[in-house]
Amino acid sequence: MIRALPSTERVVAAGRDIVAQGTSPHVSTLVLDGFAIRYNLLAQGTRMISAIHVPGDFCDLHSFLLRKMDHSVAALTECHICQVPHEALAQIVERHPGLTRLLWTSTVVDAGIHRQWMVRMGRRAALANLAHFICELFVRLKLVGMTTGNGFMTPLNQAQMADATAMSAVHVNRTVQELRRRGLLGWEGRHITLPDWEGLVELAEFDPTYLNLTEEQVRAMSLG
Amino acid sequence: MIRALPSTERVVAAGRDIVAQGTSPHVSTLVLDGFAIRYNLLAQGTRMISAIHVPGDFCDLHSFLLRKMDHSVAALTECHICQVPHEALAQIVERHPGLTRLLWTSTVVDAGIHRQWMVRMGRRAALANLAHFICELFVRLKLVGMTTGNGFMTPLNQAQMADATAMSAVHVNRTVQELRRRGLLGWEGRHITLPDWEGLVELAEFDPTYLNLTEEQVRAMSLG
DNA sequence: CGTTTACTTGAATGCTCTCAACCAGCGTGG
DNA sequence: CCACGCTGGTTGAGAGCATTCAAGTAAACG
Repeated sequence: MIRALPSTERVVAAGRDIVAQGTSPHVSTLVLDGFAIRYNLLAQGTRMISAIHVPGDFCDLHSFLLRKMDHSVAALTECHICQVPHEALAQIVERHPGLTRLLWTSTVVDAGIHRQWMVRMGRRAALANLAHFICELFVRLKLVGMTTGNGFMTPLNQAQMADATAMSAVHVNRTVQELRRRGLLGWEGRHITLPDWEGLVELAEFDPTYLNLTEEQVRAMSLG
Repeated sequence: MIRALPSTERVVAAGRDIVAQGTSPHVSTLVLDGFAIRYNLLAQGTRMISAIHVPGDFCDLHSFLLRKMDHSVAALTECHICQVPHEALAQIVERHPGLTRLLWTSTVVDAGIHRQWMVRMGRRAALANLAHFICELFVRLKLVGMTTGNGFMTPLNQAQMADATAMSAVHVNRTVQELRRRGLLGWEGRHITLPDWEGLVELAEFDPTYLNLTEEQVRAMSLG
């Protein structure tokens, strides 16, 4: 379906912006390969990452409906993307209610993730905050087949994880060490392992409901 | 348009739940009068308010598309609501692309607000955090004609504002006092005034882009 | 009036931040 | 081959913002 859309593919180098804050794009971007983030910069130069996108995600579908971007989208790693004109999306809304619903749902799931990030950053201590972030990352990577056993290659370094958890880089580091010490996390180079999924889930109070998984997907997850 | 939908009206007392976490509603709720909040409870009993809804908002339109509620919706004040069956919404998607787009947009604006709340809670100090929250509240109330001059009746007390800003109630109180001391805020009883809108906006780094206002609405706001 | 709600205040604790180094691995270029 | 710079991770110390606990005030309410 989506493949049939008119679109142009391109490659974006790690660190480059895909969509800039303040603009009004006329295309929306699908991530084919690589990881994209959405972020805001503040006056003092601090950054807040408000979303991570894995392969298969539309990373700025909302730009189809909003007047102006209130944040930027960037390639976290090198990204292969595919840009779909907003006119094509408009035609989908006109003619394909089923597909429209699917696209709408994807933006609504994004919003659900935003809400859980709020809870995570606002009301959880650093340890549970980071643990929850890692739980989500693991599940979302597993959904797209990017995990191996209980491990995965992290697309974020500790400084980037700091911007996604609203912590300082130093504190992320110390929190990682604490998770390691508790036997909940391994982190060597870019490779993260979760030796005790149940323990991590419990510490994080992680409940994947907000990811809107199917029953089948939930079952696949419970293995860890 | 929306008025033509089949729907049932009802009144919900302040503090009562409208939708409970974990359920899968078959209706979505439009707030006709009063204020609704969305919130999550954590194990230790703390609460995070992830959204505020003013009259005219759909407060759980996303439940139309998601399998299960990952949070609850409650009446902050007494609410007059109107419940629309999901089948009716499904028919809109089938037959009314224009209206579908409108509804979709409203959920996407919600997501944009979520993002700004993340930035606000995650990367702003208490003073700017609270100031930003109050700026948004003022603008949204003004849009629905619930302000008078530079003031409004707040639907949230300080404890509730704490749950919406991820602060403690005590610290909200101290921050309110600091805003007062700086001449940026008046708060007597339920009545809040903003004597220096420009100053408050500057302190909060408040940029209403994320509220997706029309040019006209933006102009109306700049008066303060 | 007694009670409740909402707001206010003080003191002590502590989590997290900032600043400043330092280290290890890695790729590049002399 | 080694020196160099860069990235990413690690560590220590000190400061400070925000929290918790506890108590007190004041208006509102039945």
